Amino acid sequence: FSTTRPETMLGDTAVCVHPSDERYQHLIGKNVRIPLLDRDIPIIADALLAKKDMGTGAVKVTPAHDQNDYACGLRNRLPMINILNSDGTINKNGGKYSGMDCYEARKQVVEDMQTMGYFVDVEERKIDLAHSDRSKTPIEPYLSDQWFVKMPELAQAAMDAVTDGRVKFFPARYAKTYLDWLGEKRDWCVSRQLWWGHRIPIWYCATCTEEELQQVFQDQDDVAYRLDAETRGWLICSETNLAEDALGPSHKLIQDEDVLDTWFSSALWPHSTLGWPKKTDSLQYFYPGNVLITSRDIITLWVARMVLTGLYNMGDVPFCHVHVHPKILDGFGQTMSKTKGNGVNPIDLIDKYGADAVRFTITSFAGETQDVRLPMQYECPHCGTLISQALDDDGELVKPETLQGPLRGASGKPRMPCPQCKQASQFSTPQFDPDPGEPVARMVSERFEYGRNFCNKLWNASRFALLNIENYTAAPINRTDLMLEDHWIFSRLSSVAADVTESLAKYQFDAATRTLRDFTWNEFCDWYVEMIKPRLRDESLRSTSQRVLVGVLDMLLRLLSPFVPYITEDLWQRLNDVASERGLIAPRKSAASVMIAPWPDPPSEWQDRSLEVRFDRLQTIIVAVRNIRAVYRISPGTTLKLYVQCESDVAAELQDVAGQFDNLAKTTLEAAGTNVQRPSESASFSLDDADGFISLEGIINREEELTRQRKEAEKLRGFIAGHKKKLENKSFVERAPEEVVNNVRATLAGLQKQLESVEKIASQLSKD
RNA sequence: GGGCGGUUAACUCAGUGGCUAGAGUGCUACCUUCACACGGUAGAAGUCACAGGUUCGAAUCCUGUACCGCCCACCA
Repeated sequence: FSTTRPETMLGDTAVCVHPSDERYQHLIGKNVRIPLLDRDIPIIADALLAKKDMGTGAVKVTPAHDQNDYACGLRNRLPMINILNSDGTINKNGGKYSGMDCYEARKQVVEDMQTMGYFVDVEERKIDLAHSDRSKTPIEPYLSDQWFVKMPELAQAAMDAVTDGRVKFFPARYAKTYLDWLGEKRDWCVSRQLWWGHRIPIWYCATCTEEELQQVFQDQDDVAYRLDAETRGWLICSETNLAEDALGPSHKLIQDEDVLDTWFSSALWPHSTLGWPKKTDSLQYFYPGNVLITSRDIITLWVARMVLTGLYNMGDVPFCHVHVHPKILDGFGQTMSKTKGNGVNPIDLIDKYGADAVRFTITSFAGETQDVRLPMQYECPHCGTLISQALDDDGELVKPETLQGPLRGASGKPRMPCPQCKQASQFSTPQFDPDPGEPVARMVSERFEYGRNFCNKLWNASRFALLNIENYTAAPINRTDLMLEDHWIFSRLSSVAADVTESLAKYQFDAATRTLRDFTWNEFCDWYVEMIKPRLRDESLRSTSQRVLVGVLDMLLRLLSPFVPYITEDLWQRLNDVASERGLIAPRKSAASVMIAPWPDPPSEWQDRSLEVRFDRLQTIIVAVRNIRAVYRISPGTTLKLYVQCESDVAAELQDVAGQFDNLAKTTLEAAGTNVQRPSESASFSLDDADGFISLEGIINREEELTRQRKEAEKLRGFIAGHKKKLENKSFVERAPEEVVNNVRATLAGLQKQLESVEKIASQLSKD
């Protein structure tokens, strides 16, 4: 036979062949002798272990040192000889090898076999070998006594809790991981041979008698005892010290030296931290919890076990929801870990970007599927240069101190060199704390600028609001005093609050974060705040506008509070100082802290689709005018003149908001209506229900404008062709839902109208 | 070997069968205008990994392939 662990021959108790292997059939039942020990062992047949086409087809069986061999040993009632001590040396069963390290013995066995003439050949072979994560040494299995928890009933109860919905996973697919794993119902090995942890609650007593134990423990349901099969006498399972106290000093009790699997202890966390087994008020109030938030690799190790111990000890699940979040990987897609040294120090990030900025950014990562890559850099404390992390040829992260060769400080702690300023500094690492007073290269990542910039924006927009509400007075808001932008922000606020609430209920933190960022920045700041500036400067319009602004900001702060708690709390206090009574529906005394303010639930009737469409048109026109200004490089100080050709209802709507053209695009709306003519020498833009002209007398570059219009026409023709093709497709018109077909028709009509305008404008332009 | 994800702009990610596929960062041009340059305005940038299929219609659903990540099992 062949083996990669020759020393295990010392513990062999059989040689195994396949029952149908013709080469060896005649040998089954005979014995062979292990030459190293002169021990005879049988040749057995076992179809599950031996494979005819592997090597010689004969395999040695070491039941005490290999899992497959162990199973084979059980099947064939083989003796099991443990040849190892717990420190990896050969024990007394190893004969003359006893006392040697197993790797030493491995060499010696090969040598001895050669001397005796039984050695055939050595052959290179690649095998997967399990290594200890901590010591990086190969794992040598050996037979030992361990404590197990019997799982079938416990596992079934925990499975039932998920299948009947008492515990729900978000995202739901992770229920499969949980159920598949518990479904195996493997007994749980709970003992560990470590020096720390909960001691196993088992005591041994060599001097006790059964009568004594019976008498002492007859009323104790939670104490069990039995005669130990080995030589340690009675074995008593009880709460800590209970047995010792009850039996008194006449007996010497020895506690089992093993400790519990760390996950066994952790599994008790939801109830034991609340005082269990005492029936405390906390336990009563907080158990079961609402939600457990964790990483997917913890589902089997911890989540499943918390559910099963909770059900066993408390008779109820420990939590109703399990939210599984994505993992944050390093910039190279590898899991962050302390040993790899590719982790992130959150304190560095908080120092640099702020606590709210870090929280907001991380929240934006928390989607349902995609793990997040987070490329990190070191920031040189001397010159601010950002030093990117890199991988070496083996794919290992380059250690910072080796960027240009090792640099060590007075304390012996490594430093890293800066490639820019060449100065060295200690750096942030989980391996050691930097020396006090030493400049430290922090770990930073530009991705957190997302959160930092947002916090800055929120702060400044709120500062603007606070500066403009100094003479605020509380009063109900009169709906008839509201302008288009007010109705619009009400409508948007209602949709946004509903969206955020829904996303949070599904634990879709990334979606909630995006919705709030987009609303705050692109709608509230970019449009709403800009649009109300003139009103805030106008004595007669100021008060209503202030009340709406205060009400909107109030609601926004409440929505943002879970995402950026520090900034919103600070702003909330400032808002309370100037406007303690506020509200979009009716003014009310506001909560003392945003943390306890009610979650916003604005009426859904505020949502007004047609109003939002009108607002979109206004935005589109303003962007088109700004675009013309940019294309013609007209300075921001120059006032432009806008003429809009459109139906009278559209014209009326535009006249209503005429002030905004001046406010947002430094443009006067000169005329709007059906009879508006294109002024000569003007740049223009087309919407589906309006054409706009900016008079550019003396400035216009006819060729450039003509090119611009032709490009626009070309784009429109492309879209039109696409839409036409769809409608010409008979099956599309017949089979697609009516609404979809109608939408395409409507869009096509609009595009065609736009194209007509563009073509007309182009022809007029060439005649100017 | 089994399972679960992923592959969309230079980077990091959204996109839950039907708008011209989006955002942030970065990039280009202009602007220090009385909340904000950690900013504003405008703009450029995509063979939606690949190959088939289903469908009137696919980034989206199905099958397969390649690569990446994780969990579990196995390993003379």
